[in-house]
Amino acid sequence: MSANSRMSLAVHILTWLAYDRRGTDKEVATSQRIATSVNTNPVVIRRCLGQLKDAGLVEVTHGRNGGWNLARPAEKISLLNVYQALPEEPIFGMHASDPNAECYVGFGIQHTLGQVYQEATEALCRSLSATTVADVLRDTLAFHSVSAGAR
Amino acid sequence: MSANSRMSLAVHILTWLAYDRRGTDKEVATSQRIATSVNTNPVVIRRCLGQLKDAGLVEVTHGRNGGWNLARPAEKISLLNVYQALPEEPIFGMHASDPNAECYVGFGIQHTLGQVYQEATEALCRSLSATTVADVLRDTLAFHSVSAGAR
DNA sequence: CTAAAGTGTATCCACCTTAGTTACACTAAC
DNA sequence: GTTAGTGTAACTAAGGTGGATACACTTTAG
Repeated sequence: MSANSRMSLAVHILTWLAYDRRGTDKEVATSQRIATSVNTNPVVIRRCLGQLKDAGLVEVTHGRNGGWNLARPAEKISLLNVYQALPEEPIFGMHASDPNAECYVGFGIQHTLGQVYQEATEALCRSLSATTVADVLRDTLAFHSVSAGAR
Repeated sequence: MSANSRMSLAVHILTWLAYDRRGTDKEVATSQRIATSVNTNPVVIRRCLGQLKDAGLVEVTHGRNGGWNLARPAEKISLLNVYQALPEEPIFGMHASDPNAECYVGFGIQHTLGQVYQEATEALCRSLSATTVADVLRDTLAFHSVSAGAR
């Protein structure tokens, strides 16, 4: 149960939606159906989808025949969008207990670390922004073909 | 108690060592003294120092008057070295439960995600490699002066 | 109008990780 | 041989996580 699996969950859901919504007269995309692909509980899916909805990445319709859809084409949803849609959780956390402010190092180090961490996080974000949900879907389906061919 | 505060702890320790070891006829750098700056328990410090020692970033002497020292100048210890010295913990975890392999998306997505995550992590590492412990020490002490001056 | 099929959310549980702590064997200098 | 350190095992308390159940709310189908 690794800490930050939420990113994987969110990307999986969006990729699944992109795959499932390609046709028109399809079954409705419910949290139950998504849960089957992800192999988890529908509530877990809804919790995640709620965050993606707040970020404007997906849309929901309520009531009977209600369900989910991408708010815009998969080509226009980058993994950076997904990352930012999730509740902020710093890559590097600060000290569990605040350092001793009487110490020359302890006094200023959190400020310095904050700057370093911000730069590193920005580099990571730039990398994430280069990939879209459409890319993930394409590569995932391609991997499927390769594996099938290898058998 | 944020997840990955180990990086902050390790950098703090190395920075403290760099600061403390500048003179020659100083007091010995014990885990107890470091713990006072970090404001935690000496065992926590020793656990971390043990990993830094395994990575060749610090040296230890045992017995009476034993203690710690940087294994090489602070200018030659990058934050990437520190990051890699810590037990590997991926930035992004995979799904808590394996996806449904029967699903076209579920089958290949972990492979795709793995590639994306690796690229992003490499970008982060490149950023970390640009800063050294000596840089952190300099900026931290500078912050101290600025704050003092502002009072 | 009512039943059905969805979402939204609160609550609980089991599990895991973590920092912190105590205790103690081991090591080397004085 | 005493003293002052490290190395490490074991335990505790706290917090976060995914998962599960339950139920109120919403909308469509009939």
